[in-house]
Amino acid sequence: MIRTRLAPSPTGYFHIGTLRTALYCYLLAKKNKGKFFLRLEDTDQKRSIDGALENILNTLDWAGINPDEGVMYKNGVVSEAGEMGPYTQSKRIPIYHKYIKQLLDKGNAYHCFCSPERLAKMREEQIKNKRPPMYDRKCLHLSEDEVRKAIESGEPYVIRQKIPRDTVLEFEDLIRGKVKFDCSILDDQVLVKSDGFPTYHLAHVVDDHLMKTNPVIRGEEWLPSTPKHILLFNAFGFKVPEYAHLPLLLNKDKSKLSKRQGDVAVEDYIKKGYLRDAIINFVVFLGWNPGTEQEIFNIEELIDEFSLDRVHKGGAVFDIDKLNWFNGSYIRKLSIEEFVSRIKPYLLDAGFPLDDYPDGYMLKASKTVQERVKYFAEVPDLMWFYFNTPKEYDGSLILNERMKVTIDIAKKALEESVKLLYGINDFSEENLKEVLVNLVKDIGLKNGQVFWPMRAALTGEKFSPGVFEVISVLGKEESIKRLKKCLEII
RNA sequence: GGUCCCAUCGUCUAGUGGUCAGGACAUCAGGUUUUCAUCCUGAAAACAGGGGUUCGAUUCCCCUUGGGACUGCCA
Repeated sequence: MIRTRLAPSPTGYFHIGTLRTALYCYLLAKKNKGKFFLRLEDTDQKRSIDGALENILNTLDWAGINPDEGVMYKNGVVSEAGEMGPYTQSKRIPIYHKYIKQLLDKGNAYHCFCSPERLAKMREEQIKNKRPPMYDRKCLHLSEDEVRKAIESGEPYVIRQKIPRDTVLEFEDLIRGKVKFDCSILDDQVLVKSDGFPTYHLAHVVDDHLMKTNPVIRGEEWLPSTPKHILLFNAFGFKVPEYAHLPLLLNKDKSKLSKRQGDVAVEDYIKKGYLRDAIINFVVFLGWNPGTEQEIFNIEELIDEFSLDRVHKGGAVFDIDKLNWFNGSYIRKLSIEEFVSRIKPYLLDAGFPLDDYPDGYMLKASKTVQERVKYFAEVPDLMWFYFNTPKEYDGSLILNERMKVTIDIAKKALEESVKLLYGINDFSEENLKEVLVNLVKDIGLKNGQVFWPMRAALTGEKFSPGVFEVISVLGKEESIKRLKKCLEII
C-alpha cells in the first residue's frame, strides 16, 4: 500500500517546491490507489506563523490536491480526518516522549545540559581549527545520578541521539540508487529540544512509522540526514521506509530556489494570474517527464503517466519563460466567456470603470487580446485604451520610418480615414477591413502607411491589436473622436 | 573545511554500447500580417575534461573539474 504524505511547516508562504513535492506525492498515491495525507510539522514554536496553515490548505485546495487523511478543512473549519492522528505534531508531544524514553532506556539517546552559549563557542572554535563542527559528547559521560539531579534541579536540557560511530550505512534511494554514509562523522543530533518539542528527525521517524508512510518523498536537502533517520528506525526496531529524495528546484544561478531571486510562493503566481493547470503542468515537468514528446497534460493524464523512476536526479532551474509559454497556451484555450471572467478582476483592480460600458463591449475587447496574454496581471496594460483615451501622441509613435509613415502621410491617412468612417455604419471587422483597404488603394498609399498611424492614434501604443479590431470595438463615435484629436495634435 | 548528491543545446529534457544525439521553451531568419502577438516553416545551439573497459562509448568504471545540498535546541 502506497501511503504518501506532505509534511509542511506553518512558517509562511507555500513554496513552489512544496507544490511539486505535493504533486508527486499525490500523483503517486492516486496512480497506485494509495492514500495521500497531510501532516502539519509545527514543532518550531518560534517560526510558526498565524494563518500559514490556512494558506497551505487553501493552496492545496486551489491546486485540487485533496488529502485523503490528515489536516484538512471540514465545512470551512480546520480539522483532521483519519485513523492515525493526530496529524498535527504539536498535538503528539506525549507520543514523542513515550518513544524517546525507549531510546533513553536502550542507550541510543542521552540527556545534554550544555548551554547554547557553550555549544556556539565550541562550534566556533572547531570551525576556526578547520574541524567539522560536532557536539563533543561532554554530557554523554554523565552518570545516571548526575543526570537525575540536574533534571530535578530544573536545569534545561535537550536529548541527543547517540550515533554509533563505527557503522557504515548504505541504503537504496528510489531516485538515486545506492547511497553510502560513514557514521563516524555524524553529529549527535538533538532529538528533543529544551522546550520538550521534538526536532524534525525524531518526529519524522516516529510519525512516518506510526502513520505507515511509504515511500517517504521529500527534497534532496534531507539526503545528508537520512542516515540519522535510518539509525533511529533501527534503534526503535521499526521497519525503514523507502525514500525518494527529489532534486532541488533552482534559481537561474543554480542555487536553491529562493525568495531573493524572484517569486517562489505559489500565491505570487496565482496573484499574477497564472492558471492552475498551467502551473501544475509546468511544475510537474521540473524533474519529471513521461518519456514521450507530449508536453501538455491535465491532472488525470498525469496520474496515469506518473512514476518515480522517471524522476531526474539533477536539480532543475525554474524557467519563467517556459511557465509563460505553458500559461499562454492554456489561456488561448479558454472560452472567451471564461477568459473575460478571469481578467475582469484585474481590470477592476486597475480602476477601469467596466460598468460604464455596454454589454458585449468587454467581450469584444477581450477577444482582441486573448492570444497575446501570458498572464492575467498584464491585461490592464494590454487593454487600457479600451477604457481610456490616449492623452498624448509623440511623433515617434505616429510616424514610422520602416513603414514609411512621414508627417504628411500620417495626416493624409488620418484625414481620409475620418472622412470614410463618417460615411459608414457597418463597423464589423470584415466591413472595416474591406472599406479601409479600398481607401488605401484609392489614395495611393501602402497598407502600413495608413494603418500604422491610425492604430497608433487609436491606441496610443506601439504594439496593440489590429486597427480593424480596435475600431470595431471602439465604435464609430469614439474612433473618429480619437483620430481627429490626434490630427489636431500632430 | 568535511560529508553527500549531481553533470546532454542558454533552460526543461529524450537517450540506457552502434542515433545525422530527438523534442519543447528561449533566440535568430522567413512566411502570414498595418505593428505586436498568434499561427506555419526553417536555422543556430549540447554529450565538462582525462583515463580506462569494449570491435565500438553520451551511455559502464575511475580520476579531475564544475555546480549544489547539508554541516542549528529550523524544517
